[in-house]
Amino acid sequence: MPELPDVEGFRRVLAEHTGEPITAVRVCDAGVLRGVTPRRLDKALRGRRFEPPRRHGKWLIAPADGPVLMLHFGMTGSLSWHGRGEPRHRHDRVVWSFPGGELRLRDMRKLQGVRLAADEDEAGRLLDDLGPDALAASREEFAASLAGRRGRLKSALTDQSLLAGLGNLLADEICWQALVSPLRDVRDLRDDEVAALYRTMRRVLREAVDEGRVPPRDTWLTGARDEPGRPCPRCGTPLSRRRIAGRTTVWCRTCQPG
DNA sequence: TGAATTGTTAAGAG
DNA sequence: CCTCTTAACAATTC
Repeated sequence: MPELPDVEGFRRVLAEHTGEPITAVRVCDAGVLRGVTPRRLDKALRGRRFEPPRRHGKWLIAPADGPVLMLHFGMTGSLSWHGRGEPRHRHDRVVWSFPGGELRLRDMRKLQGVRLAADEDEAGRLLDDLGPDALAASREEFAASLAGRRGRLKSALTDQSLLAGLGNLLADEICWQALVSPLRDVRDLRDDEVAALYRTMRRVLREAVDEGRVPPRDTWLTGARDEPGRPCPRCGTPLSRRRIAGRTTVWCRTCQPG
């Protein structure tokens, strides 16, 4: 699930448990650890408290009074709070224990995972290649990210080095709601189309963040994209689909010409 | 069995 | 240097 709205939800989960001391870090599956050992993760965090976490794109950044925990949820990760003794789920990979319960990183596919930066400088370097956060970007920053870019709109919107946070579902949803084809060459976009994309991105992100995911509503593309051949929720034209950069892109050839 | 899945990265082609 | 495509990672479902 994790695109920007999902990660924002995980950030809130963690934010509710800042200030409590971490009593232990248990690694159930080291396959999610990136550049850190179970022992070092536990040693670095045990006894410390998380400070208010922040998010940049799909990264969750959790300073802990020195070291900085960095989480990326890949395609199937989540972070959730559980009472002590709640039976473990088979995909719980790392558990942070607190006096009143525990945070669990659950992730079926283990495509990304957990990093530990020694300090804020190192954390910043890990995020160096990311563009501005999609929710924090101004209209000017958004336009600047697209300016000078060649290639398809879909590729640009999902390129984390241009704009951080949009994934496959969000990019298609934004293009569909903005009435712009994801196949369009970025260089050919008119100013009013770029403006429409920005406004639409803001609205879609706001609503998705409220729900903690891209909502699969009947009136949204996301509610119809799963089964091939479904009609466009807006005009009824059968939805088009095609693989771009290894990801399935869905759009309406009537609403989004070109 | 083959293909699909909301992410990222490397490698090779053009 | 830029952008495109594939494959790989891993687990699961249809």
